[in-house]
Amino acid sequence: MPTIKDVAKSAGVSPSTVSRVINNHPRISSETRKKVKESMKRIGYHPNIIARSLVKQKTNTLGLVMPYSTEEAFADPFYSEILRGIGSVAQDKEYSLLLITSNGEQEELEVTLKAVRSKRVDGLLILRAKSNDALLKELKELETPFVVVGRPEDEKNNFWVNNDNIESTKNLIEYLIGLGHKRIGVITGDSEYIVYKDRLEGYRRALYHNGIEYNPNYVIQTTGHHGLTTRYTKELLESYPKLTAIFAVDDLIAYGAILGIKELGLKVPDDISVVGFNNNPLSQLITPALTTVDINIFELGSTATKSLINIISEDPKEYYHEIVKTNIIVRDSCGGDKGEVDGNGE
Amino acid sequence: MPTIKDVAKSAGVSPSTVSRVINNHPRISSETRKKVKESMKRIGYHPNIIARSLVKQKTNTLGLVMPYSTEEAFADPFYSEILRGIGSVAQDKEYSLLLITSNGEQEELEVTLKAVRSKRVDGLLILRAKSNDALLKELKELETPFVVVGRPEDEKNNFWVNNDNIESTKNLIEYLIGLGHKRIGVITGDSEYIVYKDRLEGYRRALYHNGIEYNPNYVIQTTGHHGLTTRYTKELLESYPKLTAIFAVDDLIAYGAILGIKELGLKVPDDISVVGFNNNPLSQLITPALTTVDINIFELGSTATKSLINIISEDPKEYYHEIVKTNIIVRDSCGGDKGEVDGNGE
DNA sequence: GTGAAAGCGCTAACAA
DNA sequence: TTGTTAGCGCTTTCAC
Repeated sequence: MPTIKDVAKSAGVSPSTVSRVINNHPRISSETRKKVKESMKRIGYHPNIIARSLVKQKTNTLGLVMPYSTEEAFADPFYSEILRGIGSVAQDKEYSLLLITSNGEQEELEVTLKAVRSKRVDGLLILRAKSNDALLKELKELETPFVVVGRPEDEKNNFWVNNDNIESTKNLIEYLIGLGHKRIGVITGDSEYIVYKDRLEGYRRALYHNGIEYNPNYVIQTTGHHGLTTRYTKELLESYPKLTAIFAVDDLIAYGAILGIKELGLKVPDDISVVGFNNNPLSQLITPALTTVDINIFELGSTATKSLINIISEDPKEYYHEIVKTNIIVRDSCGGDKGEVDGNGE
Repeated sequence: MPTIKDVAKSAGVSPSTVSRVINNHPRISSETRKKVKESMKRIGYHPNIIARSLVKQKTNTLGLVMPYSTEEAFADPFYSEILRGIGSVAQDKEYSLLLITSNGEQEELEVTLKAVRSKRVDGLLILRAKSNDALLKELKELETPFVVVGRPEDEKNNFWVNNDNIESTKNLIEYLIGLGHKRIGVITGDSEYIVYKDRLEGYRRALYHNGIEYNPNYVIQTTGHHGLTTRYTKELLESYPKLTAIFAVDDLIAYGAILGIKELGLKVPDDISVVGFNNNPLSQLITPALTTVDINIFELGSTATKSLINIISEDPKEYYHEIVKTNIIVRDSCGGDKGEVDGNGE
C-alpha cells in the first residue's frame, strides 16, 4: 500500500505538501494540488486514518454504548432505528461508529472505559439512562465528551437528548380519561431505567390533574420477558376486574398484555382498552392496531449525535439538553369505558 | 495522559521493557514485570491503541456492513440480534466493532471501501447476500478478509455463513403439505436478496417432491413495506380463493399477510394457514401465534465472527462456509386443509 | 533480560 | 507557496 511518501516522490514534491493537499490547506498552488491529486490517483493512494489519528490525537470515532441486554430486550427495533439516526449524521459529519456491547453492568463499565482510555473514541453516545449510573460518574472523571439518550438522574450536569416522557404520558393517559376510563392498570418495566419512572410519573400526574386517586395496586412491574408480561396482566385483571384500561410503558409490553387479555376471554378494545408507547412499527399490524406514542427514535439518534459532535468540537461551557417531540398515534385499541356505568354496547 | 515513556521513567526501565510487559513478552524477569505493572497502575497508564495499531499494522477492528435500508427493513430485530451474536465473540477475542451504515448501494460501496483502504478495519462482516454484488468484487480485489452472512452468488469463492434456506423451506412447506395443503400462496421479498430466492426455491422443491404443480401466479413479490404486503395478500386471495395456505418468507411479511387475511373476513388458521420465517420474537405474541422457522440469528452472528477472526489470523488457503441449523417452530397459525374437499369444521 | 535506535504514516511548526 | 524537521505513542530489531 502506497504512503504519503510515495505520492510525494511520484509528484516530485515533499510529503508535507501532499499532506496539505489531503487536508485542503488553503495556501497551495492549484498547480501543485492538481499534480499531487493525479499522483494519488495514479498510484492508488488512500490516507491511513490510524496514522492521522495518532498525530492529531483525535480518532473521529464515536462510541455507541449499547445496553447490555437479554435476548428479548434486544428484539426491540428501537436499537436498529436509533442506529439509523446515529449513522445518518455520523456519515454526514465524517465520523465513524464504534459499537460497544457487553453482557452486564460490570463488563459494560470495563469495556467502555477501556475504549476511552485507550483513545479509541472521541466521545460516547450512551443509549439509555439508568438510576445510579456508575458509568456516567467514571466518564465524567475522565472528562470524555458524552451524551445520554434519555434523562440522566443528574440532569443539570449532563448533556442529554430525550422525549418528555412525563408530559407525553400524561397526555396519553388523559386521552384515556377523556374516553371515560378511570381505573387504568399499568404494566411497567424495570424501574432502574428512568424512562419507565418518568412514564409512571406521567400516569400519576394525569390521574392527579383529573381528580382520580392513584392506586399502587394497579401498577405491575414486569421484567421485559414477554411470557411474564402476559401472566402478570392476567393476574392484575383477575385481581382487579374493574380495570377498564391498561397502559403499557412500551409497545412490546402491550403485546404481551393484549395476549393476556385475550387469554382471559376478554376483548380489546370492547372490554379493555390498551395503550402502548414507542410506536413500534408492528403496532399497526397487530389486531387491534395499537394506540401508542410515537417517540421519533430516528430523531432521538440524530439529535444526540449532532450534539455529541458539537460537544467534541466546541467544548461548550454549559450543559444542555434537547427534547424530541412525541405524537399520540390513535388506532383501534381503545374504546370508551363501557363498564358498569353505562354498559351500552354498540 | 501518561505514555509508555512516563511508565518507563517511573519504573526506572526503558520504554521497550514496558512494551514487553504490556505484550506479555516471555523473556522478562518477574521482578521487572512487577515493578512496571505497579508503575502503570500508580500513574494510571493505559496503552494507546491507535499507536499500537500504527506500528503493528493491525487495528483489531471488524467492520460491520449493515444493509442500507428503509425504515421498515430496519425495524427487523434481526439486526439487533445478530449484533448480539457478533458482539459476544468480538468481545471475547478482543476485537472492536466498527459499524458501517449507508443510505444506498453507492454510498455503501464508497464508505466500505474507504474503511478498508484507510486501514480502519482488519476485515469485514457483510450482513446480507445480494445478487450481482459489486461490493464483494471490489473487496476481493483489495484482498480484504471478509465473510458474508448469507449465501453469496459465487459460493465457491467466498467465505460465508448461512442457514440452509432451501432445505429449511422445503421442510416447512412439506409440513404444510402434510397438513393437506396443496395450493399454497407465497409472499416473498426483493428477489435481489439471495435469501428470498433460496426460500422460493425450497418452496418449489417441496411442491415438486410431492407431485404438486408449481403455479407462478401464487407467488407475489412485495417490497418490505407492510401496507403493501397486506394489500398484495388480499389481492392474491381474491384472485385465487382456492388457496388454503400462505407462506411468507419472513415473519414480518407474515404479519402483514395475516392482517390482509383478517381484512377479507377470513380466519387464520381456520380458513387459511400461514407460516413465516425467522422466528421473530413477536411471532409468539400475535394471535394466532405464528408457525415459523427459527434460524438461530445469534449463532449466525457468532459463527460468522469466529470465522472472520480465524481468516484474519490464519489466512486459510481454501474458502469454506458454515451452515447454521434451523428448527421449525409449530404454533397456532396452521390447520389442516378444511377447504372444499372435506369441509368438516371442528 | 534489557536498552538504544529506528520507524509505522502522518501532521505541524518553523524556515526559507 | 513549499520543504525540512521533529514527533504523535508504540513495537521491534539488534546489540549487549
